[in-house]
Amino acid sequence: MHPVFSKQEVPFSLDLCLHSGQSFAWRQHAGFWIGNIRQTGFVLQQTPGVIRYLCTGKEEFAASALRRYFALDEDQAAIIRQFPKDPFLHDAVRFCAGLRILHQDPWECLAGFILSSAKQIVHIQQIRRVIAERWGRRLRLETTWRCLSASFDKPLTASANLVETPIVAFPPIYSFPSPSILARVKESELRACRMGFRAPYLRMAARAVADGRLDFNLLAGLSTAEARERLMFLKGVGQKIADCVLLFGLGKAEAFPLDTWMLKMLRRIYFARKRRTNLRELRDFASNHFGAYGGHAQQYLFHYVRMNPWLLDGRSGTRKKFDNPIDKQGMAC
DNA sequence: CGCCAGGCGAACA
DNA sequence: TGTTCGCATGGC
Repeated sequence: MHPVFSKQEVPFSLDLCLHSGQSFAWRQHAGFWIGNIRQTGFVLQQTPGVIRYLCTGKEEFAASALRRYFALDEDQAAIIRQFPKDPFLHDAVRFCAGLRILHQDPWECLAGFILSSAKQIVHIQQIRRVIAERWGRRLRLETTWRCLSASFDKPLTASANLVETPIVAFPPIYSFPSPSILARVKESELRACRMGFRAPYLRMAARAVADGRLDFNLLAGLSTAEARERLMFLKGVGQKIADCVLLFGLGKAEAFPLDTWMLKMLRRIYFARKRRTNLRELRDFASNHFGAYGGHAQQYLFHYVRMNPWLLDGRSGTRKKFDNPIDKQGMAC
């Protein structure tokens, strides 16, 4: 059985959301998360019951951007109830209580995951930051701290001056450049950002989006399979990257990105008896077993095994229990 | 130094 | 249809 959370009890964890490899736009600085959501820059900190933040621009706009980006108004408990009854997934959900699938900008998401192939997450973040600093827009923060309740069923009660204001200097924040801007950048200039063989892929993707050959609004209305097929027309975008864009950028909850971690996990935990398994078999299993919210399940599993890599050491998955280290900071929604 | 990193595409059997 | 290898770069 899965942990049963009532709608009000499902925790939310900023750290888990931003630390689980979904977005490469955020970094930690002096205990704060710094990054952007589209053209709005943010400094974020979670305290019990609320997210407090600095932002650029209008407070109402920023608050609703946060609620959307972090899926604060969605019923995560209902999603978890749709998961298959599976002991390993159960442990992952317990370990990652407070994790959510972010609603990212599709273009930023596509660009980020094109950069991700055969790279470690820290390095992807570094490359992304160089691109943003070079071709993005400087986003200047307002100086007033805002406060956002993460409760369900409450109106947007964002209010200023409710919390004492920390005096910290933050590094500058830049937006990620639009497709039309990156489409005009020369490949050699992209390579200068140390992205290597990914440079032509990123440039071609930018051109496709800028030209309207790839239209995210159109994709969002297609079935997952059709949208995936169109994304995979792009050079440098295979099924894994396409699934990341479908899941993190286009709200396709069934998309299940099969990366090296997930492949190893499926072989070691779910196919422990079989000596050989081919890719096709693993793909079919993942989409059938994890179901309509497979992408959410995948994100719990991904973070769980990445934080506990020894789980995948043995030939078969030995059942272990964990205490969720963030339980105490997690706030009820 | 060697090995690997939230892969992909081309070249093979 | 199903594997193997090169690709840039940095961290360990």
